[in-house]
Amino acid sequence: MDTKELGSTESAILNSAKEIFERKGMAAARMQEIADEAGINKAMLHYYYRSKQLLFEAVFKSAFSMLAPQINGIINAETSLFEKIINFSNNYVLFVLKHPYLPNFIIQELNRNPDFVKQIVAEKNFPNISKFKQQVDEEVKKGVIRPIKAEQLFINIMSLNIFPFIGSQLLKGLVNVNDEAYKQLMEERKTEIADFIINSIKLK
Amino acid sequence: MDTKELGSTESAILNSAKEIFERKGMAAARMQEIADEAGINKAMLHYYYRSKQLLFEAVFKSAFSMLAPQINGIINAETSLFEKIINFSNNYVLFVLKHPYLPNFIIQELNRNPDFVKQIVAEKNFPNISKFKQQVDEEVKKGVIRPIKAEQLFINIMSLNIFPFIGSQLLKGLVNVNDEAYKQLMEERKTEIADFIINSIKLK
DNA sequence: GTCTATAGCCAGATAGAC
DNA sequence: GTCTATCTGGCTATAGAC
Repeated sequence: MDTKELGSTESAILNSAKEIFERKGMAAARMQEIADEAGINKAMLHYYYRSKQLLFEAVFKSAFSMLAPQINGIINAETSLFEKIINFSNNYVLFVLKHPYLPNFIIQELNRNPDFVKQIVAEKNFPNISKFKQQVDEEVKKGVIRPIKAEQLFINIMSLNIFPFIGSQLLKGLVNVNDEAYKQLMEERKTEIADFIINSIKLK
Repeated sequence: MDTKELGSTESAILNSAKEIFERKGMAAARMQEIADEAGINKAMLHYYYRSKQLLFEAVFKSAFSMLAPQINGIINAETSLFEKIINFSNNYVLFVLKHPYLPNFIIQELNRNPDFVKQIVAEKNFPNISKFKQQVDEEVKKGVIRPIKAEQLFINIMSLNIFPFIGSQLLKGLVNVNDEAYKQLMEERKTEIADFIINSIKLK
């Protein structure tokens, strides 16, 4: 856990804050609800984090630090391109089952505050696709995959993995399935996504 | 325009409300800001729409009624499967350039209030993929495309089209490009997406 | 460190003049 | 229909006892 250095009250606050902020977003989250969830008094939130804004920032950084390794996994691993695609698609589904609201939270708050991106990009451990790009370009040159821009392939991989969770309510309505059937579709995607991508780019 | 039956004040309110709600979401939107944007007094918002909640619902329904035809276009057109994919991917980019915040707004508010979905699915004109599904199944049987579940293909199409706009801030950071270069990537996707999908499913 | 009580502000909603 | 002024409630934040 990334909260292991904090006292029990402080980590209870951070955990509750994560839950509420990720589910409701900064604007709709209530300090009172976070306090209730943590089973402590509202004043304690201010004692440890001074303000809602600072608590939010702590939560955001913590959330981003959980997502970043997932993305770095695909980009910087010492594996073949196809293996990266297979592993990422397989692992991402498992990750989201554990943290269902996390990716949406990050995307929302980045959209609401684009300047955030610049701060975060500058930080250590921010994922960078340059290595992935190099690998894609090589595979194209070798004739293993058809010509495609690494940026577009990367965007496709992210889209196919992330969107089905973020847009789950919309997609459930459109595909007209209940929660259980939708969950089953997501389960299938652990392999479906990689198949779909590799079928598209692999030269026979 | 879907506001053509409204008086000029009422339509000014609805247009401003759309802009503010879509950009900030229900929780962060301010009635005062909507009034300012419309160039009228805050009291008028309540005169015409009674409450923030009712104004929000009017905006949401209006927004959804703009998105639904875009989706119906791919599903119910009398064209071949490949043509549907090509047209949708091409048109969707143009649609989002006109309404940049709309898809994200709909997805967010559906997530915050899942019961909304049930109400909306029940309404007239709610897109339904049964025809698309039938078409996919036929093409699989005829050997035009490889075996794939229509639901998964549909989710893939939606993901590849919608996510790059919703996740634009995150993707800009990860791909490490500025606004101008990212816009260029989106421009390329008008054809890139359909190529990517058709390459994946078409049997040679 | 943890609580209760409350200050202070801000936003949604309404009253009432015109 | 449109405005100004104001009420009311809720939320962040702090003061102060323990």
